[in-house]
Amino acid sequence: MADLHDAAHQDAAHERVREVVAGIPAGQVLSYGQVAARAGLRSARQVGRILALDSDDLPWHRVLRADGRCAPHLAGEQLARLRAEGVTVVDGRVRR
DNA sequence: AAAGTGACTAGAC
DNA sequence: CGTCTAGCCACTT
Repeated sequence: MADLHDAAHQDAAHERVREVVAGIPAGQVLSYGQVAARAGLRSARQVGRILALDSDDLPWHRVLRADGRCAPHLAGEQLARLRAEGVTVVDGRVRR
């Protein structure tokens, strides 16, 4: 039965990242690298990739770059959502 | 198999 | 502050 689930379930890493992102409280943000560390991954790029594929039910807007900036193509939506949660955004950058 | 790509990061200047 | 470089890793061409 393992082989059937294997493809559908993707990787354990994938699932851990989902858990970590789902656990970020409203009004708080984490960098891709922080999520990676919490999920036991080696590279921040993997987090971005996973979110790009499967962010549908997650608060993906709480994950941004290490410098407090968000990914270029997401900036508009992401910043709007963060501001709606009470996050301080100054000149397109999140204040922690 | 080799090169290109991207929701990244840290360091150098 | 800013830009550039190199390192990173899974995926695509």
